[in-house]
Amino acid sequence: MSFGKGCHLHLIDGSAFIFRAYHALPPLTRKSDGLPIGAVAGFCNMLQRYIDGNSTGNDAPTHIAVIFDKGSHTFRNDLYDQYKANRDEMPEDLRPQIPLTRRATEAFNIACKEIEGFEADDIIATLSCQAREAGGRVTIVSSDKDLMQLVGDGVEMFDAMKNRRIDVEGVEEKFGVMPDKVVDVQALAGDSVDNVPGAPGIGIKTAALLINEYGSLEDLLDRAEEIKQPKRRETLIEKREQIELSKKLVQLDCDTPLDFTLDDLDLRDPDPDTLLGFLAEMEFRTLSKRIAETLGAEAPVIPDTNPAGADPVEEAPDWPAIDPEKYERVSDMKALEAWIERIKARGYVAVDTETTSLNEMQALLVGISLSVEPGQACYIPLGHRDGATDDLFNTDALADGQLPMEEALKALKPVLEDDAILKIGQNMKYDAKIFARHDIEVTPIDDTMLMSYALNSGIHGHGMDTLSERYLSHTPIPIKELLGTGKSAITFDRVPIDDAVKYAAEDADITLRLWMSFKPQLHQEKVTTVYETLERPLVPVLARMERNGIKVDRETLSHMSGKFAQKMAELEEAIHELAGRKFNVGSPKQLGEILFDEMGLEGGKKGKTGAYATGADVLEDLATEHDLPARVLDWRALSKLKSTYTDALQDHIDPDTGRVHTSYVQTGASTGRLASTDPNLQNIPVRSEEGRRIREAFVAEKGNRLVSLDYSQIELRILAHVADLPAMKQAFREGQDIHAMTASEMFDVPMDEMTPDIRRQAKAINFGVIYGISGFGLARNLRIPRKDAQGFIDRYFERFPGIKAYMDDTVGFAKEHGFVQTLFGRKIHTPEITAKGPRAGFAKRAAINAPIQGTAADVIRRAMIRMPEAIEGQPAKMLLQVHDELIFEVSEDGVDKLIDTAREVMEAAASPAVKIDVPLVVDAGKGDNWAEAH
DNA sequence: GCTATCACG
DNA sequence: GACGTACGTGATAGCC
Repeated sequence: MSFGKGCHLHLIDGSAFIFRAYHALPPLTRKSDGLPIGAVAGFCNMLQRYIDGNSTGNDAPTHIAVIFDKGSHTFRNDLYDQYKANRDEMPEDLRPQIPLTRRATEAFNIACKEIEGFEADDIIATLSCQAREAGGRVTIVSSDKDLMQLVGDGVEMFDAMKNRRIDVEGVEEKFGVMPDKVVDVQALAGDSVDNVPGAPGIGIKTAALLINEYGSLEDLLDRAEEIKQPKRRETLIEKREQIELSKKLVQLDCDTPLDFTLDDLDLRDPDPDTLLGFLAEMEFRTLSKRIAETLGAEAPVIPDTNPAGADPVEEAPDWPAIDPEKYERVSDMKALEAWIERIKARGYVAVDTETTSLNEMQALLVGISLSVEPGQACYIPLGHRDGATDDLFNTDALADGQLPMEEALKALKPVLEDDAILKIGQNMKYDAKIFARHDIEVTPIDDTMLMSYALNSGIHGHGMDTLSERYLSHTPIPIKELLGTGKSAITFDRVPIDDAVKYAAEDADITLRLWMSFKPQLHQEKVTTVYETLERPLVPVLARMERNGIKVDRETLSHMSGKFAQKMAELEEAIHELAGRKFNVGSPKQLGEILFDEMGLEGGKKGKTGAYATGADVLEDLATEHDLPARVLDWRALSKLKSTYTDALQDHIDPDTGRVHTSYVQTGASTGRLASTDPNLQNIPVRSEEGRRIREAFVAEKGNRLVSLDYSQIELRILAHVADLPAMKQAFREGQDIHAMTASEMFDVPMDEMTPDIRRQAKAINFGVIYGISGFGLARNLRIPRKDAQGFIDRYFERFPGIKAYMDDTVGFAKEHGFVQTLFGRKIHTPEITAKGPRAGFAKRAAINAPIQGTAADVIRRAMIRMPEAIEGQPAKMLLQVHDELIFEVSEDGVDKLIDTAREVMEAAASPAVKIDVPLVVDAGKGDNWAEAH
């Protein structure tokens, strides 16, 4: 087909595809000989998906090509020898895969183009220009900002990562100028990734401002004398040559000599033999099956060869496709016995439970799925109800064809409790709690969610859907398809059994595959110890704590709610009076309009959404002059306490136990901290007097006491250790007031002359350091001029020289490795560390904070894991964890002993794995309720 | 479903 | 004066 009007050329940036594929997949190898082929597999998958996803519709291609770079030396290197000089070497196992991706492209019968000495970007530019001149449209599949200069007049980009088209507006959003001026902005801003120098001190924002003002880079440079800001003016005059060179480097070449024409890029169907032949050669079983299906051809038979010499650990997964139609329904004892035999023979089994609720305390067991081999899974329906939910005849009868639950569980119990059989689950804590309610203690266990967390914390989430998409390239059946959403949603016991089999067994199948993929990776990534000592053993401990729950007194809460409501009503009336009219005090939007439009107060700032900011800091500033914002602050404080705590907490009291059972999310925080949900019991108020009284509602059973033990200054102690701060370590060893010591050191005030205000400032700085301090942040926190804050920080660095070194080293480590580590070896990945712009600052501070927060999290995890054995036999139960605090419920005559034991476990928790140069100190409290105990 | 706000360590 | 900024979370209410 001759290219012309009505044609649509898609140009895929091949290198971008390869790198994305490489980083998204585990290091797969070809089974027969160990050749690395992960990137090729991902590349083929992405290519196939792109073609499939775009075969119809307005944007369907008539012409398509994948464009690659060729040769490392281009005309840009002649212009500037440092161009792209700081690029990292290509990973060893990726290099041999590059030619294979060319072959893959050809096998798909897609034009595969590269020209020696030219970057893919230039070829793409040339083709785009030609296509545009011929009157056709172009879609460039890439997210590379260097290509944005090409957008316009029928040329658009498609960011496959974000699944988003980028048109002229998209470019303008990114660069602040029209596409034809993008090179001018880039020439000024430079690019550290490609090593384009640009104008020092000028970023995209300023560059766009200048170009928009002066029209073009050339005019700007010619009229640089007119610029008011002296520094900027000098830079532009002095660095003119460097800026002009930068423009040449970023300007794409539309005249690349091509040895082919647009007509050569026409869309062609693949030849089934060639394509399937290639896929068979690569030994892509799943992919060749899928493609064979779409081509209507027979899938090639791929021999399962693994000759001696090939490394068995590096095997490419040789798995059948995930096919929900093939799962088995277990309806009688004979079938169940057969599965039990298979499990015993195998030694491990993936298990998943289906229930009526996400709340494990209330959930009723509906069915169990099992898998022992990829592709082989079953579902045992146990509690499915007959028929759909019908307004008139809502039958509660059990559906036919199900084993009696008691009988099935009796048969499964020995397997689930067998020390010789590993039970594999995704979020096993949930299933373990369900089984625990049927008097089955599931052990030993492995958990794919926790493995993913140990391997990839900070990179992605760890839910089954995420993991399946990412590591198995498979989208599981969405639960919504079975249950529906919103008010009309049904519970799992109402799902037709045939549908349930597909969904439930698929989950077990996926879990098993993930386990097989993650298990060897733990070792390769050196996080086996983290998984084995900090993740896996915590599961039963948390399950126990959640089942214990804490007693909450409804009367206390309800009484407080009433009081709060009364005060809020009074405040509301006063606020309306002051405002001159009624409005919803709880609406930030309406409040902003009242304050800044109607009352005309100063300091109204609109955020990015166009609404006025009315946060506490803003209202506090206004409160010095006016009554209304002060009242609103009071109202908000009460509203928060009432809605989030005194009201909502009552709804969480379990009707059976009279207690509140939170859920801990072990993979919730990237640093290793736990998260508490439904309800969150880690943010019960304590800082304000009124709020603290809510803790009075958390009580001990009659004859018992609540005991709270918390680590004193654990993060600062860890900082003193990791940053090697002799003065601070000494102070901790001597049991000194650490903030006062810091203040004395910094402000040259003797300890006996310390004032609360100086100490307060030092305290803020100490915390700031843990958070990756910045002058801006400290200034805002202390409400002092930024310059003063910076002065404090400089002085702090001077007096505690280890700090600066720690911060720099940590950021350097993160940049080099892509992660930071706790003292116990937990990895926290920091993918954003290479980002440019404001995100770089975030990433740096997070990287500085993570080892400190994470080490503290590891320490308390170790204490919690050891606690059950340490307190065994004592009349005590561990109930809650609040990051550096553990709360127990203890029989009143066992309180002192429990405190002794628990303190000892907590203070010694780091050893013997890690020797911390500073003692860990634990404070204890006791009382009838949490307010007293804390 | 997103944003603003605010509770905790 | 490049950018926007303390780190890590979860729940609620308002609003589109």
